[in-house]
Amino acid sequence: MGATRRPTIKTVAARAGVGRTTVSRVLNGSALVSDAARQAVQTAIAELGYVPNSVARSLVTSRTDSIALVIPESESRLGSEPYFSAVIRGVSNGLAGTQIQLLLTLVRDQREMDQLTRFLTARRVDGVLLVSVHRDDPLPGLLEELGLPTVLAGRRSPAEPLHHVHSDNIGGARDAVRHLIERGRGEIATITGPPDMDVADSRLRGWRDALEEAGRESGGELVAPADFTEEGGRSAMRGLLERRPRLDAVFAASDVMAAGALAELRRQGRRVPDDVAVVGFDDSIVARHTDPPLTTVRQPVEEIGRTITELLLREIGEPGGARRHKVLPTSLVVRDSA
Amino acid sequence: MGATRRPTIKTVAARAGVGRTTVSRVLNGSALVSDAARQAVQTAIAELGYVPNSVARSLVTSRTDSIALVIPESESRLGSEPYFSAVIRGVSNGLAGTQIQLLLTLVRDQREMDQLTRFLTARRVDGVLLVSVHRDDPLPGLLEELGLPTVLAGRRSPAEPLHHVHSDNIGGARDAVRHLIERGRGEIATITGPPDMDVADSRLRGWRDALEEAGRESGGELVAPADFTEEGGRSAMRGLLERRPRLDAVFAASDVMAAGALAELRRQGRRVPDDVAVVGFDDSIVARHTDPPLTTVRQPVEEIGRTITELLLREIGEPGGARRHKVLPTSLVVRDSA
DNA sequence: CTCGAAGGTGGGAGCGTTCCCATCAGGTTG
DNA sequence: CAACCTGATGGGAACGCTCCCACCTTCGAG
Repeated sequence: MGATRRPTIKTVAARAGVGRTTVSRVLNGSALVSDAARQAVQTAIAELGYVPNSVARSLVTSRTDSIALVIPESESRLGSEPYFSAVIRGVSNGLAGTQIQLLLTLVRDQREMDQLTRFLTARRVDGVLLVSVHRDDPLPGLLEELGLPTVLAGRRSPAEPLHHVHSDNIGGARDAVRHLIERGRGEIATITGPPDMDVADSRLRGWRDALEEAGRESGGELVAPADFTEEGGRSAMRGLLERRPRLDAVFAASDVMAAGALAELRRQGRRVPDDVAVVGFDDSIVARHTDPPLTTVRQPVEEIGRTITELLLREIGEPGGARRHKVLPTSLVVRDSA
Repeated sequence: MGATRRPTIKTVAARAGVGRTTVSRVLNGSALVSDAARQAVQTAIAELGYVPNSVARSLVTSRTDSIALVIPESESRLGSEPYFSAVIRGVSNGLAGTQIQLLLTLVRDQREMDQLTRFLTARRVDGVLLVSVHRDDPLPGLLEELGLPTVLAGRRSPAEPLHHVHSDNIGGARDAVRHLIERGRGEIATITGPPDMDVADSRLRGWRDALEEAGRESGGELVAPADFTEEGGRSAMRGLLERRPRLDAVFAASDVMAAGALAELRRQGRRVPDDVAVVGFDDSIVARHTDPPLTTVRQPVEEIGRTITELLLREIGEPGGARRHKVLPTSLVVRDSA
């Protein structure tokens, strides 16, 4: 009747004619095993097709060999935002060559947040990667309190105390706006992301820096807040055109918003780049397909994913190190919209 | 010294003045507990902030409360393909309300495949979702052998024996081509996906069906195989134009390939849709942003993700049921390219 | 009043590991 | 030659839970 149970360490020990401990030592690469014993054990493992039960191992070591990637985002973004896919790919790359598994946790509402809290409190993972953090996100604080190794992609504020990695948002935005200035644009507006995110702040800051260093206007009328969505970009553009009908350039803090802006400009009969130049941010796949193709700031999203993973693995390996912090360079990709 | 350990079921039992078993019963919602005992236990749990150790639970129940989503894909696709993000979102939706965790496994090479095999053999998950299966994928067979609950998004062939869900690829393609015929197009070519994938087959089949029912040519010269990438679409288009310079319509089996085709058409000075009409498949984000916006077949990718998850949960709940199989409807989204 | 069923309860065993010790052989030292 | 180290080994205990089974009530039926 009963299917033959999977072999355990005991089965292997019996077959190899050694004790459990010796098998365990071989499994974990301990040096205190004679060659003869090691051989016998390895043969037995191969013959039995033995695979260690990692749950049992976890119970005693209290390591799980898994990390969580937490994406606390309203549904609308993952999917429309290629950003997350790229991060995931990078994380997966960073994990290649380890035995560590990736848990993906999308947090959409308070219920899921509570569930995640319990999950993390129970230490079901060895570490956490946090993406797209908002200024008053409760999660980083919780993780700090739990003492669970954590690395952020992005930061809550410039004073972020946790390990984190982000791209040079200020520099990237500055380059974009300098480019517009060099091309002779006079009135350069910006469409920003949600004000409770540091990315949005930083890109706005870069816009402002570039304008100020050139002695240009960088007043509030030229700033239209949106929310990183296409529809947001569209209506921000509409607002800008109402307030400042003579503007001739826009820096949007994301490609998706830039795409929305392009749509609105077309609807109002403004030619891009002839009448209005547009620059985006991200160099996501949409940038290559807009009409006209979008000039944008490339950020190495996949590399961000890889880097946060590397930092996390290091922190898990030897906890309590100094705060690690990396800024990855951006680069301007010039296409036809500016 | 030592930080206070996390409370265990014993701690809770002691505090509530009951036995371990009673606490376990409350935790698992057993009916055989008096109200008084249940109260006491719940109070103790709340006061101690007790969270059950699911590793210990797994060890004894040999359930893991997690499933794996396996994406066996060369790097190039995830990220450029919004398809996977949408599936992930759907899966995550399907899991909402359960305690089940999602493990994401990207399989890029043989080493990662071996690792996954060991992982699955060790039954570290309760079930597996498999996406983007190829005709001679070894994984489905392995899973069948292991008796691990499995649901496929897509199928290896029309005779797929495992549970699976896919969209109506044949019908969708047929609708697309019918649309082109109705619009008066005469020579309708197609760019197909990799020939070892049933999706590609089915969409080709739909193209052929529609042409045949209209008594049109559906010969091999009008078929250009590609690989679901933009570059593939581009060079397939180039080949088609060489062989059949007078073609006036193309059905591409994915939006990304359609985007490549559009680029090549533009490069060669052909106007879309005036000279050549183009229809894609997927209705992914790129479709809205191509120049001109792409007429395409919408498939409910997120719903596919949700549905495979639901089927998997059902199979995990009561294994060994009849083969479950669902076909989800597609719909034509008419934009400007056709 | 006795008996059995049924509800409520708790202790022991076991899940498959790792880790701490105790043990033991075989040398080396004074 | 006794005392001691050093490398190799294995058994017991523990990790925190669930499940089996035995027990102890209580209550209704005969």
